[in-house]
Amino acid sequence: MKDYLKSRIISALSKSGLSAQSLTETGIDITFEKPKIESHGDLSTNVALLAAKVLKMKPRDIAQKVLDSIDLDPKLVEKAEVAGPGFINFKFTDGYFLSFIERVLEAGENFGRSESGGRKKTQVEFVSANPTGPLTVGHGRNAVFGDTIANVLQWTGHDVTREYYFNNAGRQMRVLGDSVRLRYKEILGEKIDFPEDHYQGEYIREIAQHLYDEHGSSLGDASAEGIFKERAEQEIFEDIKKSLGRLGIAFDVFYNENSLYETGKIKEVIAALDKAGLTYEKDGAKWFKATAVGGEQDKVIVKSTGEPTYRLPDIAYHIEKFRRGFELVIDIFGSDHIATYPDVLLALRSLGHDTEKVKVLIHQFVTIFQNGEVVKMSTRKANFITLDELIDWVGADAVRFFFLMRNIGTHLNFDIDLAKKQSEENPVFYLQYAHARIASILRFAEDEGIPVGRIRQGGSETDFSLLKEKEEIELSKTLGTFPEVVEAAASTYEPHRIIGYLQEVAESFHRFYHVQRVVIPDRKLAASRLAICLATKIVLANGFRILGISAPEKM
RNA sequence: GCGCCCAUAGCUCAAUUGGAUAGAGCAACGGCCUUCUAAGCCGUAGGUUGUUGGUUCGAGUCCAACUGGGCGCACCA
Repeated sequence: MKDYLKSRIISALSKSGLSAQSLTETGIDITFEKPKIESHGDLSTNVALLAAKVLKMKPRDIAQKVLDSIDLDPKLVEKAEVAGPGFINFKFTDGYFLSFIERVLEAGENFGRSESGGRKKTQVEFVSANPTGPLTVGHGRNAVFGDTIANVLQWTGHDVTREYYFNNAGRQMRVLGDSVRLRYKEILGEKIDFPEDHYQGEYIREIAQHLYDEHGSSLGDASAEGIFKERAEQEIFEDIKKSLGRLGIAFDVFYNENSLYETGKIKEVIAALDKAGLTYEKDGAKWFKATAVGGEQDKVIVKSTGEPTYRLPDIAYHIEKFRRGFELVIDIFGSDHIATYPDVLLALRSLGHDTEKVKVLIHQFVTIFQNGEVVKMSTRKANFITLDELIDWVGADAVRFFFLMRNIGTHLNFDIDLAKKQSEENPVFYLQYAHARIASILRFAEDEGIPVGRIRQGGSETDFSLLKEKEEIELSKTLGTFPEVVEAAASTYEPHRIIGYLQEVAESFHRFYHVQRVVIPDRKLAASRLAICLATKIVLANGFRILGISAPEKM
């Protein structure tokens, strides 16, 4: 519709002697938006306001000239008028809106999909927590957001790879192995002064216990780096995958940082940076000369111990992402890592890589409230709430929904008590209820002998011209914008837009339901209304699929 | 001290990427079930968008400064 109006306006501009070309030359594009106020029509363009300067005319005069010579199909556009400071408002016909119903039914579970992504090879890297403990609530926000971004990009025609980057070497993992070793010794009856900087969680004891159950006391002399670390990594990773699985999240690739060493990629990066003259030695460490390429301060890339800092593998990993052919690379992490990526991007750029391909999405923290108090969390200490616990309390659907409800730029307050207590009043139920309600209507209609299946196939039982009530038009109108919403969610990386939209759909449906009865003696009208129900159910279900929440047939 | 993020109704958040009269949900109050699911619908009330300037036809949105909060500023990730 926007394309149609745009072409009509362009030809009206040239017909009326106003140069459409001079507009495009000055970068003025004809765009449309949906006015907030109903009386302003269905689509509005501000082109006359933008053109006023270039054409040296009053906006309203330009708008009027356009309308004087515009040629519009009366089957689609009911009214076009100049309004306010010079907006051109278009009001569409009911028939146009009702045509959305057929379009939704035709596309079915693919309604909302597009190919605007052009099969762009896209990688979404998220979670990427090292296997040192169970996933926490903070990881949960990352995981759910990342998975949903991946969904949205798939819906807009991107070729998406979900990737989890992890490190099973290094200091953290050594400490993990030693933590298990010490707990194991405790089980053997030794008195252990458990170090404060070790992992305090109960899960460490459990892993030690498993080792004891299988090996008895035979591991007393084993090293922390050996079986203890390996067993810990294996068990923890299994748990992590299980937790993610409960939220419907599965990765295509688990990328081990260690492989970057094994294949010499780390050395290649050092060599490349050396060659570019961007490194120097100081205090026994190797530094990246970030200040030479616009950075704030130089950074250590190889410690005096000979171990690289996280930056080096991160750089190497991103070079690998490019090498593997990803045209869009999305990195998702929490705000505590906010300082880490500028250096990495800087190094990539100075090595000649196109960092425009990299999109870094940073989410703010999740603050957990319990018993009216903020729960301060730390993976090392045992006082964190795990993602699993959260899922146990409020269910996977609510977890996903709550994490997606808000823009990632805002802090997320998650009140555990409230979430537990009010689990039945969660906003997610409002949406799911609409879906279940439709399912129930369909069952009832079926019992009454209405051919639901044939209507879904677009059979001739319906006559949409019978749909004249404002609730029917309103609902059809809302359904038709789903593809645009998915598109917007993808281009802004803001999946919460889909939630807002689905709320509108549900609201619009509930209103329709209350005013218009579906299953009525007039079979033609009943079938037509049923078609709206079917289309609504499809849109809701498709939206739920993107968000990763279930679409219940019954509640 | 420096960098990034944030500030909108009593609370939690939206606001179509700069549009016309800033919207929802909770909480409060008043209505609606002999009819396809009341986990629902309708109505009432609630605001100087942290402050001050600037940019322009037009600012919650962009710029600057300030105030208040979060996260960083490692030879941890």
